Amino acid sequence: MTPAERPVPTRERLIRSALRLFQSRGYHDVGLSELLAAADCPKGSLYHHFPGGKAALAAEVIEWLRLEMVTAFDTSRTRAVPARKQVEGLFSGTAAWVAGNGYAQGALLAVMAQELVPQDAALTRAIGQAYADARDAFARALEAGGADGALAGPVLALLDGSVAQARASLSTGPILAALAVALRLVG
Amino acid sequence: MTPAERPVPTRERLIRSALRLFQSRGYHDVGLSELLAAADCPKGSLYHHFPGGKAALAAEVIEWLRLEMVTAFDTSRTRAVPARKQVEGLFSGTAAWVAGNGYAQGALLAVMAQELVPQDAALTRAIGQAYADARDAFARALEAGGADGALAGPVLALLDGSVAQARASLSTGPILAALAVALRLVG
DNA sequence: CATCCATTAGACCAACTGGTCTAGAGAGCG
DNA sequence: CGCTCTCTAGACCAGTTGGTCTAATGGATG
Repeated sequence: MTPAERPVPTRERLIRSALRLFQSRGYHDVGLSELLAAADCPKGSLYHHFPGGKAALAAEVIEWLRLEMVTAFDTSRTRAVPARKQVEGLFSGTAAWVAGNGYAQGALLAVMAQELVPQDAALTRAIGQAYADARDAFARALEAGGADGALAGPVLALLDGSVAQARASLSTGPILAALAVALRLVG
Repeated sequence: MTPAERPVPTRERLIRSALRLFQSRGYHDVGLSELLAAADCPKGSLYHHFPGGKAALAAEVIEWLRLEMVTAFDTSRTRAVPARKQVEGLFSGTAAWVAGNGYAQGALLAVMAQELVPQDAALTRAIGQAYADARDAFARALEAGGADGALAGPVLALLDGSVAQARASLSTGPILAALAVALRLVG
């Protein structure tokens, strides 16, 4: 029963629910008790899988997200998706997601960067790496799609910034406005 | 002596130091004790000036910032500063500020939006209003400077997003890359 | 069956959180 | 002078925080 009901191992359950919670309210407002309740596991398990505690879990969450982003961009690249199509998918997908979660979840790296840099050196490094790898992967994908790779960083900044605006206004308007501008950029 | 040494009234001192602290690490990681120490005032004073406590202080901080942004954009508008010049000043000024504070302070509205929306209804409204007013003031300024006002929102998003990247990478590179792109947009 | 070890379970802790409340300091004025 | 009223001062509180530690559980292996 238990193995059937809970096929996802504890460690991964912790990472996944932590990702969702950190996307909702940032790092500091999410307490251990909440993290534990969301993953339905006791404190001992958390400290077994992540001896570094909450910060170590956050590092894994960032790494998880980094990999997800890089993988997604690499897929676009190998399939040589046209740049316009990539940008269109990225922004409208994000808009749908943000509206779908009731503006309760947003740009993880952006929040965590502003909460933790430069106080927490390890997480600062992790966030910086995630941003850099995502940008590079996106740049290669854009180039494969016929656009200037140098746009990758700014386009991702445009996305993150518009997500913040969207949450504040409880509307996807800012993300769609950003999409229009991003499309002009990639030509 | 005291009046000479401390010409800034308590209420304003609280707002100013809270602004700095919230810009550094967001809302939740800044405790009352820290806020009090930074403003050098006892708990009683905080609750005298802001009966609503920490959240009420944060609302005033947002209002303070809103007014500052609107005023700055209105000044650009009445002086009919060319749009390119406005964008140039906005981004390079921000880059200098972020580097100057050692990447310890950043985009307040962006962090607070992602920490507090939609849980805290009052602050959600305050943040949304600040974003909207700043965008509108900037739009009018851009138009007065010969550019499309519809760019205001996306350009501000580009700025916020690039600040997060800059902090994460401990470099102003992302802001300068965003500037180049923003200049292409305003033509 | 016995052993072992990865994992789970949660009691426990000091430190701190935001918030309340009473007391008093001190400026301004009659 | 004495009164008043704004503001300062900080003790105090219940609740929570992240973290540590010991004990037990249970599946795999000999």
